[in-house]
Amino acid sequence: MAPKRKVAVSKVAKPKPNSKPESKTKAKAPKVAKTSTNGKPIPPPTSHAYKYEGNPDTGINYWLIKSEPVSRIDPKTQQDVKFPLSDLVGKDIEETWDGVRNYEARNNMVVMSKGDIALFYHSNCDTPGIVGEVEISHEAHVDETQFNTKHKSYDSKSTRENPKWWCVDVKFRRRFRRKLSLKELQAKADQLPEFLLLTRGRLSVIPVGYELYTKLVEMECEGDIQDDLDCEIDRALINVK
DNA sequence: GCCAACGTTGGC
DNA sequence: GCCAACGTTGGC
Repeated sequence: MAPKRKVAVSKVAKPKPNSKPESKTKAKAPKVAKTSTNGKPIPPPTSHAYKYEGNPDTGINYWLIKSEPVSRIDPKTQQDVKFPLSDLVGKDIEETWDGVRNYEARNNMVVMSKGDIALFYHSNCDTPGIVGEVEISHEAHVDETQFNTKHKSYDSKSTRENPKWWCVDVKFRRRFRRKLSLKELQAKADQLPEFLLLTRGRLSVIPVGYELYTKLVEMECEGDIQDDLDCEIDRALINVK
């Protein structure tokens, strides 16, 4: 396979922690959503994901995304937000990861490539932790929910010509042998440098370097196979097909 | 259910 | 551009 482009945008200055993507520190970056020659809006540029290097041999970049595996009714929409990893299993489903309304998380999605891998994290449950992996099956495209007045993620300030929000599609890749709980990850934090899950608790789309990813998979393989991952997923789905 | 952390909004 | 008020996330 030909090496894919690196996530790194080498000349991009390190953004301030709270900086918006439109920050003036990135003089060369394209402005948000100018319309390209083919009429499609261009996604905004991005994030400090450049710090996190992918696999140098395959060009694959690694990420972590969060989802809630337990039923919770969103008070605004009365909709259940529940989305366990098991919802992606077995039907060759692609799920559009839309509704993300945080600039840094969006910026991370914008630099994802098809074929990248994202760890799947269960949050807001008894034992939060990493339970599996999904693959990015479609690179960033405009998040339609921002135009839907009935959707909880509707954004009145966004326009078709100048969309603010972008999303990727994901599909199931594998379940972990066991859950890597947040507690365990915190306890082993010294082995997991630069892991934003531990330092930026509220960021829902997180870049993960290849080295870090490798360490996490090593940790996963240390323990026995576990059934309780906050959802039912067949043990046979541990390995990549 | 509580609340700390932190991102966003809007008045000035 | 500052910063107080507000809203949301997510661990506990």
